[in-house]
Amino acid sequence: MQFSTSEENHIKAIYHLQHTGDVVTTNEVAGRLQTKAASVTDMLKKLKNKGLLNYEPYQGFTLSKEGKKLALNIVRKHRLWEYFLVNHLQFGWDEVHEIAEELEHINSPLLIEKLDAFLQFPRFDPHGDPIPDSNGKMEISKQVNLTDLDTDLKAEVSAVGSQSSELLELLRHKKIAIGTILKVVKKFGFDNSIEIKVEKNAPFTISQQLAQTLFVKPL
Amino acid sequence: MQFSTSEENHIKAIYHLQHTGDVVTTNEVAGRLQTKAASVTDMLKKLKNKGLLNYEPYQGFTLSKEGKKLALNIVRKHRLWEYFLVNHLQFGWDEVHEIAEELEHINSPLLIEKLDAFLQFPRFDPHGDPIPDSNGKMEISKQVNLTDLDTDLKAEVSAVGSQSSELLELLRHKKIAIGTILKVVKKFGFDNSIEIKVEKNAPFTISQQLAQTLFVKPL
DNA sequence: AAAATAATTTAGATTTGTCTAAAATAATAT
DNA sequence: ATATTATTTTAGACAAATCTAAATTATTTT
Repeated sequence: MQFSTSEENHIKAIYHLQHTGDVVTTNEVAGRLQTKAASVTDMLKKLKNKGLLNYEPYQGFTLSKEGKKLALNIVRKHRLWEYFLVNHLQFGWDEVHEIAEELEHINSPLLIEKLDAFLQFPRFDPHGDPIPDSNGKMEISKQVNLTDLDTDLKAEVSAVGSQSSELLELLRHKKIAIGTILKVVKKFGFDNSIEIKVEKNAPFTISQQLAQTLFVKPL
Repeated sequence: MQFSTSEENHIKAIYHLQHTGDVVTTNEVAGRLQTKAASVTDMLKKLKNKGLLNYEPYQGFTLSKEGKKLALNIVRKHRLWEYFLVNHLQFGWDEVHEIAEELEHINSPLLIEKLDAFLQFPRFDPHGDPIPDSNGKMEISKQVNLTDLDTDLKAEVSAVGSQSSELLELLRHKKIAIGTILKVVKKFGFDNSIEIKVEKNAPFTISQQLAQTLFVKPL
């Protein structure tokens, strides 16, 4: 079955809202999509009819199995495109959301398969969020951007936001790789640089730009 | 100004129809877009109001300056995406049209600039059609695919449909490059291979796959 | 040049997605 | 437990994009 952009946006909003708090409410969706509660109700009825939603009036709602599958596919497309935009088109990771919001509605399973292969099956997008595979499966453990890691918390480097040769050279020089255990010693507000300590070595400082491309899993 | 997908599709159809025959008619557009003449008339009025069309009822119509600019931008996006799909995602050149029809409506000038740079500013798409630059300028001389070149007609190799290292290796080995003068000696229907003659050398045969990636300008 | 045919436009309807205002239901406070 | 407040749904309207059928204009034929 085929879905409109608006239907897809509602499904995606419900998916994200379901993650925090179990049952989703009309107002939550309206808030997220910058629309009115009445419009959401209209859409809920349609989505229920299409089998994407468990919905009884006034009772809140959740995605059905089919709805979840659709949501994961949209999320997959969104995150793959973000990965492409950042790692191949040289966008900053903070500039890609809007564009991915459009690209995620392009409807071609083959395109997404081939894009996934071209990108070499990345498992995390540039924000550190996991990318569902074609069956909707994805890594559970949420990684966080190094800039968001609390001070003194040990964490393991789990992904880098780009594959550029300049970045890889820098990481090699600093002896940072996937699997490296580190912690943040201090954050400097002036330039958002961060002092980190890798294993038992002496602490050193890295720039905001570098920290932003590193993702870690708190241990 | 922003335009709907439907508006853009009408503008693009009119652009293409204008190329053959000067003034465009309602029925032509309806035929091309698989819609009804009445629907086209409705759209014509809207496009005229937006300044994209020179249109008087019953008199046919043409694109205004603004309309032409918009059309060229859509064509540019379409062809850049086709180039990407064929040369980076390994699509066949005959599989990409539908997908590019969707991608061409993504609205982000920066995306297209960056895509263009990533592709290294290609001047022809995988079908041999010229790609307008950001000012709408493009090569005039239409190149043709080598598979479509008439026998015994001298032509100059003007573009290759892909930049893959395997292809470049093969071309180096066969001593074919941009600027090479050649002619088709014979076409073999069995496997669509083609016998060509490069300058004064002995003729040799190339596969259909290779011929399809080569574009030439008849001299 | 009048009649017949073809093309185009208009009028009015339909679908999708949205809205406002009012009604119905649920949650909260006293 | 009832009144008040908040949330959700319904009813009815609107804009965009399309359609069918009828009316209008242009073109072609004789």
